[in-house]
Amino acid sequence: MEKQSLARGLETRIANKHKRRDHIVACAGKIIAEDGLEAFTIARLAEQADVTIPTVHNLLGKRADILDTLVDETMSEVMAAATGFDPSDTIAAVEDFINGLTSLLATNESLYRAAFIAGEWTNYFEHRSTTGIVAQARNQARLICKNAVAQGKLEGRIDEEQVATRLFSSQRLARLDWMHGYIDLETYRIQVLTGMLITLCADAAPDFKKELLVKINALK
Amino acid sequence: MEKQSLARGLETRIANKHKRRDHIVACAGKIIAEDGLEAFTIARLAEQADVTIPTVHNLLGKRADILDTLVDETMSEVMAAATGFDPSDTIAAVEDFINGLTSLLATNESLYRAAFIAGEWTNYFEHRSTTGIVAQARNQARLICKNAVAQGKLEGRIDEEQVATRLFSSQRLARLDWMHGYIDLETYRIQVLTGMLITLCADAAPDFKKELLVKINALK
DNA sequence: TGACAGTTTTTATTGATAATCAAATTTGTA
DNA sequence: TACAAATTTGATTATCAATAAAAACTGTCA
Repeated sequence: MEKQSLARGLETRIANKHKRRDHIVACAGKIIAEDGLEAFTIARLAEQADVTIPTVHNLLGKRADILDTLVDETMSEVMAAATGFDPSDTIAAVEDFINGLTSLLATNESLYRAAFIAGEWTNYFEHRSTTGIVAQARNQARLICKNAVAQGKLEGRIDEEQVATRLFSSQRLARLDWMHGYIDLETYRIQVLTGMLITLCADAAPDFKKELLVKINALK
Repeated sequence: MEKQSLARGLETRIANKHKRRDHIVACAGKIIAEDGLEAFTIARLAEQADVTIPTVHNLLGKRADILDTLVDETMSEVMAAATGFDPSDTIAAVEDFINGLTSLLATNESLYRAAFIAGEWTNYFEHRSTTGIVAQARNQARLICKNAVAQGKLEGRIDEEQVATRLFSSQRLARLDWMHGYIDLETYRIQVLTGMLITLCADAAPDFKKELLVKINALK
């Protein structure tokens, strides 16, 4: 179907518009990463992106919308990076999960930190939500538990759902510490791993527990 | 020793000043508790406290200082409420800790929520990480672990410090969820308790583990 | 290439907000 | 009641988000 160019040059315009928009979003991430959410003012963003304040609003809406955009875009990447492991090998699954995640974060640590900070601010991670990154992470934790129970690695003396929740929590808490700058990315990785492995210990069958303990004590 | 009233009426003035100051701080807590941190503007605070804006600043400094004051005062209460348990009876210690805490929070839930929200905002829990409430909570967790190891309740196959960290974390994460309004106070209590007991399970000797499992499964 | 239709940017402005200063007021005492 | 000092306040400044309407620009087609 040939474009009749009803609206002359509309397609090119839209493409350009997206480019400018993306540039501004990238600048937003840069500012927050460098100087925190407090420093993220529309005036500063406009200056950094080399446009005027109304342009920022025209392309991206209000301040909160800009943060939403930044968070949304970044979190889809994060979500993609934290999938694809094989849940049947429990320990490997946990390791692959956190390694995949930290590898991505390492590619642009300050941008991802910025996005997480903004996400906390906009309540993006409100954990009751049934879609998005939180639900995905929870489901992954559940899947790992279910597999482990089925294989007799976990004894099932503690409710599977409870164990999954703690698994999920390990990741969440360490991420907050990294986000706040209390710990670096490698420490984050170790803490998540340690937290998850210790959680699994709580309900592990003897043989599996031995395996876990070896891993845990190797991490120190 | 008689006051010579070198500065005429100074003592009375200072006492009154404190009263007015306290009144304004109380109003600040009320506003945040009722309508959140966003609603907490100096203008609104001045109106609520029935003084003018400069008076607020004169008595309490800038906006951030007011939040600091509110958080400081509230956290000393919280700190006091979360002490005084006997660390030698591990399960009872954990229960007493969280029960003491939630009892206090229940007396004025929205005020305490406000203070925690403000505390997160001002980074209170980062700045006081080596003194104050965070350090206290960590030390209490350590103490409980140390006692449990000494009594053979924990086997010591996992580093004591690691277990203490997870114990502390359980409390922290659930508190964030309560603070955000995702869960109510009773759920918070249950989650902290569950989290701590599961953590202990990870390194528990068989007999102690049985005890823990009974408690955990009774909590659902 | 030049005109133009529609989009985009910008100048100018509004309304909130935090914060401060100097002047006026109030306070507690003798 | 008068006074000295502390306190409060009216007036003002600066910063920030957000918007409307005018000006400038962009990409296409004749």
